[in-house]
Amino acid sequence: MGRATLKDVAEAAGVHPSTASRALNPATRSVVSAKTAARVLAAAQRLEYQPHLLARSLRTNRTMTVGMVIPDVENPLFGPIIAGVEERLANDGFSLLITNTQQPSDEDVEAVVRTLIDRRVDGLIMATAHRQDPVIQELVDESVAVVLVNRTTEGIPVGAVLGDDHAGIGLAINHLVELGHRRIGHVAGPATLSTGFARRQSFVAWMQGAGLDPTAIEEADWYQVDPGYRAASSLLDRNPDLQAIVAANDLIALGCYRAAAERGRRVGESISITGYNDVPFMEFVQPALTSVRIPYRRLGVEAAGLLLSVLTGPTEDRRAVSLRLPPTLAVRASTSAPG
Amino acid sequence: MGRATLKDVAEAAGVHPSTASRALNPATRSVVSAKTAARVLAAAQRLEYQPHLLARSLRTNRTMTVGMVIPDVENPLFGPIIAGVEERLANDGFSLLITNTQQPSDEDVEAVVRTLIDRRVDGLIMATAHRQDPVIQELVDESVAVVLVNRTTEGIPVGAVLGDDHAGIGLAINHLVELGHRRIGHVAGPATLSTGFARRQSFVAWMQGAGLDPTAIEEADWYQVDPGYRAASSLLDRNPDLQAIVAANDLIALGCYRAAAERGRRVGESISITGYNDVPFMEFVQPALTSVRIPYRRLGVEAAGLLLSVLTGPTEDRRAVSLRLPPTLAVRASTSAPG
DNA sequence: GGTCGCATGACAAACGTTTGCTGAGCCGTG
DNA sequence: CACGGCTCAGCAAACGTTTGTCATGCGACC
Repeated sequence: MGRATLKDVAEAAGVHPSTASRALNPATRSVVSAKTAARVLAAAQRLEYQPHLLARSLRTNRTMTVGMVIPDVENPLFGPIIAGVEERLANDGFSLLITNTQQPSDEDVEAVVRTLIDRRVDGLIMATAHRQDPVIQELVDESVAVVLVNRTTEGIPVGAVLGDDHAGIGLAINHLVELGHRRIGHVAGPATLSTGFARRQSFVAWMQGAGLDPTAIEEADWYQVDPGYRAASSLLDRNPDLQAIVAANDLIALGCYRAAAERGRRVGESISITGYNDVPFMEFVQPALTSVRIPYRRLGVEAAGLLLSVLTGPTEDRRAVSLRLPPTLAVRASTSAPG
Repeated sequence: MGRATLKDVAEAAGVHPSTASRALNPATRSVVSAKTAARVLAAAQRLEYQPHLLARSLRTNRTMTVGMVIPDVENPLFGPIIAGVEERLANDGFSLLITNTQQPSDEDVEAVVRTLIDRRVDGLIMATAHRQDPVIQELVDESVAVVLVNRTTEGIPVGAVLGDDHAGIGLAINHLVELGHRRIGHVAGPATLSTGFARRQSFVAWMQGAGLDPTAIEEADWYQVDPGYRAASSLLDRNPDLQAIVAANDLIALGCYRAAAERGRRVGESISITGYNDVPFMEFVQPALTSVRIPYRRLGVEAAGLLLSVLTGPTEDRRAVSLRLPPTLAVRASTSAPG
């Protein structure tokens, strides 16, 4: 293992450790003669020298590590995001410290953020944002480098990389309208999350834009099947003549399936349903779910890139840049022209 | 933030830094008088002292960090495992450094392992094991603390926490036999992975134990839908009278669905199919998939626990303990009594 | 009352880097 | 020939801890 130390290399090359350090660092190599540099490099190679990153970090105050906070690793959504972040970071020599928090309360998030900061991460990528989020406010106040991903928060100048919810809902509604639907409802996600809130607002906007009645809305209190089922049930009971439902995410859509089935509506035939996110396996559910697909991996890549630009870029160019990536629509069997 | 240093605390309490250090560390606190200890603790609290973990690690040679190597974060399998590992580690004050490797070759794994070791992780949890795995061999040779999870390797004394594949396949076969099936086939996973290999062996063993012909086997070269589809196709073509298929994992099972449908067999009616892993959404596919459920979260918890016991336990009690956790069977609509 | 021992806390070294400063040597120029 | 400047490399401090060793002072025992 990396047992050889810088001092060893220096001795082997017959120079002072500081000289070895400069020779090894490409940025400072020019200050050392080509001959000694070569000698040091050779020695380092021969001894299989690996710098002690902790010692370096202690000295330089940079750990080349970023922390990521995930609200729920088990949600398949985050796999691709993590993969994207990881890939982009690795590319710049950074590592990723991931922490999960089941059903995170603000205190939980606060706690894991503390452990990350204690570990001296250079920056933070947060996937846990709420529309009102004191933890993120605090981070920004303490001016730690932070970028949000997938969800955002309100009234705080902070970078974020998101899916374009407005465009996404537009895709779903336009698709349904083109199929000939007019009476379209919405099962919204939690209004405390930027995604739930934005998708709902966009639903209303697009419906009005199409000259349709946007009032058939019910909110699921969580992005899960059961809450989706309950919300869809009351939505359908209040609006029995609904031709289609735009669900705020795929799990909610599956809840809609059940509610529809219970009421004798055949999904994809006598009622159309769209999902959101297009998580894996949605092509295998019955009927296959038409869903708005978000480029999650790219979300991760861009979020990492944004953070890196803050970290390595010119100081205080920390404008709160936000990126919205365009979704696409995966059309499947759950949507069809109205009978 | 944690700007106060130990020296600051010491000064505030009117003692030497070393005394402050001992007072702050519960293990050494006894060596300091109760009065000074109290004074130091108060000062620390007042200054919001947070120890500099890097400095500590540099001195103590322990980072309280473990690294985890995942072959593919996007596979929903690993979510629960990661969550379990994280939970158990956090419980002991450890953090988790996760690295992903898309379709890992040995070199890729080697590379990410290097970055983890460079970051001085105290131990490693590997989910990437192959039956023949030079990387793991190397780690063991260099006596770094490592525990395998989900998959294992052969001929290397190393701890591992696995699902009990033999029991799992037994559950599937017994279920099918009890339903009345006799002509049962197997679509195996890659023989280079311990899971693929073990499940196949267990299939043969259980079939023979039940007095049935165990020769209808085809191997999918990867745990994915398409390879599963191809293998199932040729399996069904070679054995048109098969009544049931035991698939080596859920994705392969979905491939079997397609192959069966193409041949006019209705899954859950004229042919029964079982999956393995019971990843999310298998209850929503059509027909809902009967699948062997593995306690993945517990796999993670136990793996972390095993590693921790190696790390904090008595030195050189590093017997290569292996744990096999018992699966259960989620019976759904894809299996039924033969026509 | 003297010596021993123990409890307490200070001192300093060490972990492995990076980096500002200093100084030696050399070459060229006036 | 002297001096200025430039290139190169060494010295030492610093990052914030932990911990072995040592000095001090006190009480207790004989």
